[in-house]
Amino acid sequence: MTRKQPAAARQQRGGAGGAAGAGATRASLRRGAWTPEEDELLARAVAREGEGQWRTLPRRAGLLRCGKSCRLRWMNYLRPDIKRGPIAADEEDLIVRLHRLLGNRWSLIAGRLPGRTDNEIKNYWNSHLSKKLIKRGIDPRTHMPLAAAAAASHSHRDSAAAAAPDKTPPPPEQPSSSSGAGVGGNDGGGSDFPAMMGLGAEVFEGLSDPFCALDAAGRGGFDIGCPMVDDGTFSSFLDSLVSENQLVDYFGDHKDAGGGNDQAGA
DNA sequence: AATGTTCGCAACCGCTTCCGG
DNA sequence: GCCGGAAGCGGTTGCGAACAT
Repeated sequence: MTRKQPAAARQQRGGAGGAAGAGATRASLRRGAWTPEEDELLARAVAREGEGQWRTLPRRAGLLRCGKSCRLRWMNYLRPDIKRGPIAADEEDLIVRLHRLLGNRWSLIAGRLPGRTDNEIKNYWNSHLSKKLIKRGIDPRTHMPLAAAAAASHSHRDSAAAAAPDKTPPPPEQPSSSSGAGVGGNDGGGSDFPAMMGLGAEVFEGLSDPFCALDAAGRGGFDIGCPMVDDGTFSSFLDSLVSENQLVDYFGDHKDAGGGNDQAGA
């Protein structure tokens, strides 16, 4: 963390010219790094009026930012309950467990980690945990052993190739089509659940239909005609899962490796 | 010491979902 | 039931710091 300079010191990202296009309104909006003054204005506005109404909030706050940018800044940086500092070993374990269950549903995962933001977890996953899993021979997308994952991918390719020898289809285990894709997008149920692929049925013991349960925590529902599970149920479900001692497969030794949090050094 | 490369993270972008009219 | 605006989400980008050569 010492590497990071204060946000305010960061240079403007998109650059003045970046806002090209659109109308004058858009062009006049500031982009890039937030200054302490802007942070202050935003924090005061949210304290005064509460969260929400992001579209109009910047104007009322006297900010030349789009509402989206304000929301993001508040959610990821200014919120008072945000926990600073390195991800602890237990948090790391939890992230891996939840990712195994939920895939790249960062907001859902973040919801189980008080004080952590989806952006933070996403970044941490991409820069630390995925590499860590790979180093341990585990495919971070499917949570399967890399060899098995490769084999599965290969066999998929083979069969696909048989059908269409000219083309190399995208790896089926890649979850993210793009954006919030698939979560509620009832079309992508299977491919959107990389976690499920490597997920043993034992994980869902006690749940009549894990797909329904999982998705209830998300947004929509899989179009497989199952009743929704309320958030409380899902919550307890996750609690029970994350308390299991399943992570030996992943970080069985890292906890012993002193402090466990190698991200400090990473 | 200078230069190149890698890493970490804040912010942006595009898409989907939700919700009210 | 349809439509449009707002909010939310996940992927990607770009910058600066740290590290390696």
